[in-house]
Amino acid sequence: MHKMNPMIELSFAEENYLKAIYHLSSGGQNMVNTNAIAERLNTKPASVSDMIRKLSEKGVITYLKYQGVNITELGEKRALWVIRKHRLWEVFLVEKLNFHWDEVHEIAEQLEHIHSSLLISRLDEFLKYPKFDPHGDPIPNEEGIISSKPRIILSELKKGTASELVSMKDTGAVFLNYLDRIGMKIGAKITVIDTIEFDGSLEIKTDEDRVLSISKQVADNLLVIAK
Amino acid sequence: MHKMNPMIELSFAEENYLKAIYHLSSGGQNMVNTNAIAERLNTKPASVSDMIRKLSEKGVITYLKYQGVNITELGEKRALWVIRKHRLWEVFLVEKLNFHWDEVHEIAEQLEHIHSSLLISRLDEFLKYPKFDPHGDPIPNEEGIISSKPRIILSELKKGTASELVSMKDTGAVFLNYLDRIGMKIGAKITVIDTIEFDGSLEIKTDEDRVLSISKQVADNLLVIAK
DNA sequence: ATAAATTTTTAGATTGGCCTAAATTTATTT
DNA sequence: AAATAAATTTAGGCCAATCTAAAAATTTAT
Ligand SMILES: [Mn+2]
Ligand SMILES: [Mn+2]
Ligand SMILES: [Mn+2]
Ligand SMILES: [Mn+2]
Repeated sequence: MHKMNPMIELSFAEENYLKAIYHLSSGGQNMVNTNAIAERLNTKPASVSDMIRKLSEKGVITYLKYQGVNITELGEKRALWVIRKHRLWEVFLVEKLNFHWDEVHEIAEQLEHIHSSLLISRLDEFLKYPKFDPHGDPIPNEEGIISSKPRIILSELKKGTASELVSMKDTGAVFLNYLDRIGMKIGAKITVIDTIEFDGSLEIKTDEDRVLSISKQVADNLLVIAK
Repeated sequence: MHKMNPMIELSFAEENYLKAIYHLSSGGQNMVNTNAIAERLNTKPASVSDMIRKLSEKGVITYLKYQGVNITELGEKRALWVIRKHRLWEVFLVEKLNFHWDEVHEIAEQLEHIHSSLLISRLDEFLKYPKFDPHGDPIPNEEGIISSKPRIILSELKKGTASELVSMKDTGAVFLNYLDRIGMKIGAKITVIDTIEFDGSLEIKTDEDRVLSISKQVADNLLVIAK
């Protein structure tokens, strides 16, 4: 059955602030400062000050003047709801409409604000309940719970441990093209064979026991889940 | 290949006004008056006066004070583009996400404002280039051309002419439930056998030579295309 | 043709979301 | 512990989209 969702009214702008604050606080852990929010949203610190006053009145964040912002339970729930919608739409665009993973973000930024929880549960069903979006980021469930193992950057993976590629930090076209070229894609199995002291580059073994060498810079942008 | 679409910037509100004006003018034919727009959009005439000034400055409508509004070529094109998006999304919701036709309008009202012509051409392809939306309304093509035969109300169909049910005027749940009950749905073949003078009711023959009688009120709400 | 009713526009206010410039608070140097 | 720098808030303003109340134009009725 479908769940009633007595959501607080938030504008597009407010939802975007909340999402930015959620991400900047690494999921509600650290405090977030005004300038960081302004930079992330391409606005001015003065606008942020205005908005965080409003958001704290609505109970989705708390803040002490000059001390920074913390997201509340309610706010985190809402941020995760928006993130869920964003990522499900991204899956739809890639899986059903044949978009490439580097083309979907802007459209998902719009679609994430469509209001209808029934729509999203139907979309989730249609997509067969995906756990990750096309960039490897986990999709929160209806309760806003992310039930996937933590992702780590490949350069921090212990030598010899098998892992699966789930996400990239750099999602620019240049990097993604390079990955395409070396045949590296989401879901690839990766084991680190050796680490080269000199430049931090890695020797890795991938899917069909293919061995290749990647630079530290590349390894720093690949997110894996240890198996 | 994908077509460049150098669209004028319009807000959600402006797009909704334009769509209302298009519909109220029956596709750009008659002039539209301020009060009608206000009523349709649940706003006040004063707000409409403001907005039509702005829209005429943007070149999507023309108007003379106190005389009413006419939509321009540019405005009609844009209205049809929004209508195209609305109806394609409605098809998606019904065909792919298993919504019922009477549940999709509100969601499509939101989705119709998503900006991306690539998204819409991909969606169109995914849906196999549908010609009608779930309510039987025709879907304009990328150029804004509606290439389907005119729809007429069943009570105006000549006796003996075969037709196909393509749309309902009343899309309320009560009426749609009634149609479900008498087994009448989009695509049904209908021929008028006889018209009863007394109350305007019709004897009609439907798909498998089933004969039934419907009131004038029902016939006035069924839109058909003569074959 | 005047009066009355209706429609439409203008005037003035409000709210949301943004801005710049200036003031204030906190953090970092010296 | 001052002085300086950086971050943050406040003050004041702008634009979009709405509203109510009042004025003006048009239409309809007498
Ligand atoms: Mn994204
Ligand atoms: Mn993503
Ligand atoms: Mn609709
Ligand atoms: Mn429709």
